[in-house]
Amino acid sequence: MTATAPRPTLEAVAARAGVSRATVSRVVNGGDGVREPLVERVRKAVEELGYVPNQAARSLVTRRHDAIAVVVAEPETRVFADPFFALQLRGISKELTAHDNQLVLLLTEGRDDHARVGRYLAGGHVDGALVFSLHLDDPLPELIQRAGVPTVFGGRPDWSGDRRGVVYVDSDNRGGARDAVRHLAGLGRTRIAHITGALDQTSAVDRLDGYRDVMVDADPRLIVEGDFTPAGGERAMRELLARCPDLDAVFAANDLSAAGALRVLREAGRRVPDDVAVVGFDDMLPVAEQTEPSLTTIRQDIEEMGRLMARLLLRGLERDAAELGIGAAPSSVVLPTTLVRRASA
Amino acid sequence: MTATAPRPTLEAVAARAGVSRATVSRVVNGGDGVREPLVERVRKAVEELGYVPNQAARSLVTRRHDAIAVVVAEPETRVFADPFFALQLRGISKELTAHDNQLVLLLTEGRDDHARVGRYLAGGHVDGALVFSLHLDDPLPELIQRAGVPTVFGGRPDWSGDRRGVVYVDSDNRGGARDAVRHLAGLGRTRIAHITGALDQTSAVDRLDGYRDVMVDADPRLIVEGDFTPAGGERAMRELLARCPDLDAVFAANDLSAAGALRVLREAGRRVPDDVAVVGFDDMLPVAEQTEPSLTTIRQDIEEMGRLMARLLLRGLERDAAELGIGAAPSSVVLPTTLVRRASA
DNA sequence: ATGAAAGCGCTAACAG
DNA sequence: CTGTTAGCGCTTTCAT
Repeated sequence: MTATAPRPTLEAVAARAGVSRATVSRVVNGGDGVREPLVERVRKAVEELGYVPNQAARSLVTRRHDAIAVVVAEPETRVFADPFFALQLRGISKELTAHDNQLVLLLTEGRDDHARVGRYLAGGHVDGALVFSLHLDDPLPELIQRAGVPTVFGGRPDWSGDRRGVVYVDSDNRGGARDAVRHLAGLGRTRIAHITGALDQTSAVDRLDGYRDVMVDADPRLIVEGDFTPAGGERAMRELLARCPDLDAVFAANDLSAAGALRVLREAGRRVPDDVAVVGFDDMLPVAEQTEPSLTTIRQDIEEMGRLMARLLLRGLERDAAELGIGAAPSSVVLPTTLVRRASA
Repeated sequence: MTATAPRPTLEAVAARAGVSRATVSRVVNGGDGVREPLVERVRKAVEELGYVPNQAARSLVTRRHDAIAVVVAEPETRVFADPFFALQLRGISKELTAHDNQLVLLLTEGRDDHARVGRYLAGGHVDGALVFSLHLDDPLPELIQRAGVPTVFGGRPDWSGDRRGVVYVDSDNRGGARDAVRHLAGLGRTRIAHITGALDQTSAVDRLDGYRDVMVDADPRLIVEGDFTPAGGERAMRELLARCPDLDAVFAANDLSAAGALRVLREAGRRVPDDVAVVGFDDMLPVAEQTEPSLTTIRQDIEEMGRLMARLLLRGLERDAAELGIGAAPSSVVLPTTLVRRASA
């Protein structure tokens, strides 16, 4: 907790190097159009004084902040139950760092915070935003749209409003789900059940759609709603066992609910994978590797999703700056998933 | 990805309200010393124009940013394996939000990033920093000390340098470890083993010390080094079983390694808790509740740690601002832990 | 290629 | 109590 010392200004550097402020500014910003000897002198002065530009002063004139906001809505939900969030952030951080941008984190706890976030975004404190809106009825996307901040969404947002220009990055939830179910089918299973995720999130809906793509005329009783939690998985599994004692496979919407299902199956005396094969989704290591038996699941590259979101946003900002119509506005990306085979299926 | 519109300035609000910029500024910043009718007029103008202060301009003169940096060193390690990080952040975020401060997240990937972080911190972009330095030999604390930014550390930093004024928030790792071991002893166990964490982190060292506090003259073979991972836990457990087949309890430095140990015990045909009782540390829900049997462990209030760090820092900043000697500089805090009893011990 | 000068939007003395 | 004024540190025309 030490106090902070006064820092040297451009003026000071200029004086020391015997040039004008303008010249120092040029050098600091890349040094184009300044003759080598001067560049050298200025660099030296900067070094000696330990000069660091004052970002506030710079932003005031450039109207750029080299900062982007990461908005995470309602963390209580999924975000804090798994490393998802952290990995995503890591990817984002890496990309932003590579482009000298700062990451301003905005966590919201329920509706009360939306106004705050809206105000902040509208306040022009950041150049853009990366938004994770988990729930279908989330008003945040609208809010942000109105704030007029360039934005990339994490996960396909469910949006009743104008979709033009909405950019998002998502995993191929539907395709991944199809792969999971096909894998099960390939194992010779025919009574394949599905434990859904919380259906107010697009990822859960998409995974359910993927399941249906393969199980076109599945017994509707084979589908039970879960909520992405282990407890939900247990509940759903019990329900399934009661409804369809003859099931021979389960595709759970995520690893956490698969873990719950596994526990119930064991209690019920069903052997996995012999009697019932189980596939999860996410490949959340601490869970998938720890279950008994270890979990076959669908992996998504979370970190890459984060990186991509940042890349897309930054690219969009450059384009904005250049005011070019060419190079087209960035468009949404859906990342592939892969099946990771372990012991459960 | 929409473009951002030009925003109204203080000037514009002043014009609309028919007052001077200074008056508007006063109103915007609390409105002390401005007569009610004027306050009202200005508020209305602000509302109508949708005015939001330009933070850059404000910072330029006040030299405050109302932003603090959260520095997380080397995320690959522990941070991304569990919800620790996310919870900590949530606590920090809540506290900062309550005081209208922004959270700037700085993630570092190895040494190369240290210079960048040092530069940023020294650059006076934030009013203070919250730093998580996990490893004993981390040069980051030194760097930050030099940058002269008010800082609070998460977890006791191992610091060879000047300790004066170093403020940190930590869990009572040592006390928690003692509780864990005493609990085991209370169960009548006498051959209590310890799987340590990565001993380049103070938390691991402190937990080991706690174990030793109780097992004053323990068989040294009962202590095996782990690394906080499930794989490390497995390895350590195998080693322990080979060395001391007669052990009747294990205290693992965290839940993840306890999970690994549990698996090895099961493979070895040892019943838990009948043959061997097991206690973990952290109470990391997705793990502790999922193990077979569920894990008895030491809980730390992670979110509260985060909140407290932020509170301490902000308090220190206020004090700095007030330049008061009274109210003493904030000092470190060690939070209590609690034993959570489940099935494993 | 370099320098001089004019602000960016805001706060903080200082007058009145 | 309210308005006037002088910058905060930087970038950016515009001259030279």
